[in-house]
Amino acid sequence: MRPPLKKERASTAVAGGGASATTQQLLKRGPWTPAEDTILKEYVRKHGEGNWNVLQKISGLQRTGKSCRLRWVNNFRPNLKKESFSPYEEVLILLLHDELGNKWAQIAKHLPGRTDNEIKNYWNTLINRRKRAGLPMCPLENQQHMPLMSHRQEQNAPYIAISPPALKPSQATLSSFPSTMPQLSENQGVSIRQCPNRGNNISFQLPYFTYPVQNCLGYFDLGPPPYAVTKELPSSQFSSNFGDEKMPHGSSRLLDDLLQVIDLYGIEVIEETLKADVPTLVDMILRETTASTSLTVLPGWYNHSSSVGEFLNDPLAVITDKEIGIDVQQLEWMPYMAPVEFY
DNA sequence: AACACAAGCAACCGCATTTGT
DNA sequence: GACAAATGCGGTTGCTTGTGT
Repeated sequence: MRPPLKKERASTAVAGGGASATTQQLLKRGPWTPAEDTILKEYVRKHGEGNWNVLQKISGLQRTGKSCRLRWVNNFRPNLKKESFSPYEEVLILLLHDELGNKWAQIAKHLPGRTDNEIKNYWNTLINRRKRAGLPMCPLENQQHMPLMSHRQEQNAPYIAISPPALKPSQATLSSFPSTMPQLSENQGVSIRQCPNRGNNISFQLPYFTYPVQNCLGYFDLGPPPYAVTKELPSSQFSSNFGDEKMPHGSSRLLDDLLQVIDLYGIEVIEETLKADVPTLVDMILRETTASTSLTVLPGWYNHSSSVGEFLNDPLAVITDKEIGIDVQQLEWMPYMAPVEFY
């Protein structure tokens, strides 16, 4: 049996959010009924989103326009994800919050299918959990905090290192399209180590993925991974404004941010906050972003394989996208393509 | 089984911003 | 430009559900 409502949630309400106070009516509050949902969905199907106050007038639905909009946005908007947050999304929320603060709507733009409300709820739950555990209120708080972007400008960017050397891409051979989905290799984990000749920057030894890759010649096999690569994260070279909707929060940027917060707060703080060790976090990011991204090998890769090979065999070499013969979008994926094992 | 508490979540409120007249 | 209405956002509330005793 439902407990009595403490508040008069099912009583009168003034049409809020700028609606006329003179049009005070009997409007329903509280949980929506299936019948109300049907009316709402039917309205949107016929008239599209927006004009929420009109909905109330023409359908007779006794809800404020604001309430209708909220119900639609949080429950019926197309492509909404219903499942709980993935570990990847949890990491993303933490990093985005560190960058943006309580800008839930902006954070939600980086998580397709998620609403600002559920992200906010998730965050508040996280905070409450920490409060109960006697930990700092904000996961990345209690440290000398500065925004990541300004922090980034004051330091050398972290580097990703992939090792050891192996075959050159020129040894690639054509093969048929594999039926398997990308998978993380079993025989090489992720580890953290100091990057040689890079001061105090942290670097990761990345796992590699098996993934079908296609170029203009068809699907092909680059041979066993990985190559020796020590290079700057592409996101450091081509970082975008975080709030720019047009730029997705790619794995390179995400890894970059993870490195930054580790650098700022220490590995222990990050691992405690996310209840996962850093190698696992990197694993999550790579799995998620690699699996959700169409990796296509660019003609430039194949045609410039000799220069790529020279670069890959020289861990101290600094190479630009121009030298390597690929465009920026391709370079964005280079570190993750390099250790890929192709069928 | 009954109760208490915690956790998750949906929905509301107030304010800010945008849009229309 | 001024005003009102509509929309969007973030903080908060309180209901529902799950779990432990």
